[in-house]
Amino acid sequence: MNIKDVAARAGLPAKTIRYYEEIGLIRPLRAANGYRAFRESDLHKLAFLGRARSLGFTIEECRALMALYEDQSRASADVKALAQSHLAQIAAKIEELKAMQATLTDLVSACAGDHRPDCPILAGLASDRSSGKDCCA
Amino acid sequence: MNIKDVAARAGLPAKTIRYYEEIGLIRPLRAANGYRAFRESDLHKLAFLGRARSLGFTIEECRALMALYEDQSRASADVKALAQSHLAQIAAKIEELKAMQATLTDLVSACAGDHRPDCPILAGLASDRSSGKDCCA
DNA sequence: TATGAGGCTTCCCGTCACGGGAAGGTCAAG
DNA sequence: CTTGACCTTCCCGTGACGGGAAGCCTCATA
Repeated sequence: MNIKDVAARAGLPAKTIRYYEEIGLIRPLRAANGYRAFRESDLHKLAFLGRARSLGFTIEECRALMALYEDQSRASADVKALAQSHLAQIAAKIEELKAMQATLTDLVSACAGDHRPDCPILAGLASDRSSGKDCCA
Repeated sequence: MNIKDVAARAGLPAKTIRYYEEIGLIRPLRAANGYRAFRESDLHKLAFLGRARSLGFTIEECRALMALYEDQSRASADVKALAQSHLAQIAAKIEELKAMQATLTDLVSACAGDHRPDCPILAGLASDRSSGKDCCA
């Protein structure tokens, strides 16, 4: 299988696949002409990586997940710990965004949004009322 | 005022302040010895920028906000539009994260997390059941 | 006056996960 | 034989800075 086929089947751009090889996440064979020759197992790994990435795991977390996946003697507790740590980060990010959302929604709702220059949004940004750095970790 | 003082007062790292000058967000004066000489107005702008950044506005959005802030003939509608567009992006990001959170929570709750190698999390990542790229925009 | 500690400056590389695009080799069809 | 679609490597760019080196400047103290 050449790269375009795996790309289509794994749902990943060819560039991404080359990058994953470069950083050692996959090790496809090489044909005589220098083309990458992907096995089914490579495709499988790429699909695994694509799904892990789409769940927000970083590349290094994906590397750890792959290692666990290939380690027949792994403990599921290790996987669960990794996933839970990632879940905590997702939750933290959501909270951060919600705080921004709340502050900004307040400012926006106070703004007439007409042709006049008076704007509570700019005033809020300029004078630090209930906005600003205390809202975010 | 030297850079360390503004940094402390604006709540921004000195590196960030130099960066903001480099990209033209602020234009502090220079003393005879080459040091940056910040006015109160520079400090004010930096505080404005810090608050806008903490609300998740990108640098370019901050640049636009600053321009509006300094434009006495602005229409508040322009500011409101910018803020609302940003709010929409925040909301989208939150939804994306929530989708990840839901999928991953399912997988985690299905995992025993003991010393055995059986792990629904890895199985889910490997076989695309209710996870994967269809969950996210 | 020397010296040492702490400012300040510029400059350059590293981050993270790729994307864009150039220059050039390869393959299958007409 | 040519054309066009592949494939390869290589290098630069992203966003918003952080780290650290090399080299001035300044002030206080011995």
